[in-house]
Amino acid sequence: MFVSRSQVVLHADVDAFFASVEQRDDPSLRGRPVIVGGGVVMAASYEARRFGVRSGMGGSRARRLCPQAVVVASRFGAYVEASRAVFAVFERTAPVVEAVSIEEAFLEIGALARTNGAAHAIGQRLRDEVRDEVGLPITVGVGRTKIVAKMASRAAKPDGLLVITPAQERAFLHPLAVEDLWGVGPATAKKLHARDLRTVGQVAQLGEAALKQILGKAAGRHVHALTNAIELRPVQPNRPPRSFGAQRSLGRARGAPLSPDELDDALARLADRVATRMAKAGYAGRTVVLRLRFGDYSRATRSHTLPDHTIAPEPILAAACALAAAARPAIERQGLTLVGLTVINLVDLSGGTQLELTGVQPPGRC
DNA sequence: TCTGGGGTCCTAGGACCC
DNA sequence: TCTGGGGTCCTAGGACCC
Repeated sequence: MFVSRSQVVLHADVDAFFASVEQRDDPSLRGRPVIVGGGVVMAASYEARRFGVRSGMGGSRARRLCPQAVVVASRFGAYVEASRAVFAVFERTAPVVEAVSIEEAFLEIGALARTNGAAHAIGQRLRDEVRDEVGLPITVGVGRTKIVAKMASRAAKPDGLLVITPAQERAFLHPLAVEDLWGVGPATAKKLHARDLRTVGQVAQLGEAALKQILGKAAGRHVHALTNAIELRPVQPNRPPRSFGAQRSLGRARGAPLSPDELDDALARLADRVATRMAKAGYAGRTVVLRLRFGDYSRATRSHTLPDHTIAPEPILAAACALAAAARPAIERQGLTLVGLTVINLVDLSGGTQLELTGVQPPGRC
């Protein structure tokens, strides 16, 4: 039974979001394996996942695994619109909603769900409303903390509902493999495996101090909290963005090396995209980060902090060009496969912040 | 798993200041 | 001239998420 006045968390996650929107909008796709995105799989319907297709996978590999799949181009506008409709349901279901991504959120329902039955009913109603009003399948997990709710929805996918009561927490979490935990990736799993720690239960036995020894201060604290279902960051409304970025992959590593002109061209487009999105959202930024990925998949970042915040593409581009020029030897040596531009150190312009925005220079290139 | 595009948070060293 | 401890900013890299 959930205790009154305590947090109760609902995690809601649209199933195979992009693919489900495509199936909703084109009835001929329903019940069939659908892959969104040709070059790289951006989403795969559950019918396609049955053949081993996963998002992030190369398109050729995906088509080999599932030749009968229908491959459709992504329609980002449609996904944004669907997301708005889904979040409208979230917002009227719970007083506090924390978005995790375009298709997924935590909802704090502690004030409404004092009993297991009430928690279950809220989850079911949310599922029904999203299906009826938006036409999309959604899975809901409910628990005392975010990690429990998240793992519950994962276990209930697709199109399911699972409530884990506090009394069930241990039995639910402890048998899981540690790498299946949300927040434990390959690097952390490797360190734990090296000490023969394989399940959540085994890691939960360890004290926080021992975990900090193994993983470092923050990661140790984090994993200790995850495995013991301790809430470090309760559900909270979303905070302002911390960065705006854009990137472009440049195709095959061993293809013709990128000419300085082509790189300049790519940077100009990226600077423009980032500046436009920042301006639209009402933010100015001060630190420009250039991201590079080389032919051997090694990566590098170079950053430069401008004297003032800016919202214009020109100073962003100028900084990026200078950073790229300095990185030129490495680029020529190793070949470039990806270039990205991220602007951090943001200030919110809508909050009445008065800025002297710098950088009105002739537009264009490096 | 041979890698798309968008993010968040943490760490650690050096510069610089008091 | 040598020196301590503490704080903030900047830069670079790493881990993780959808």
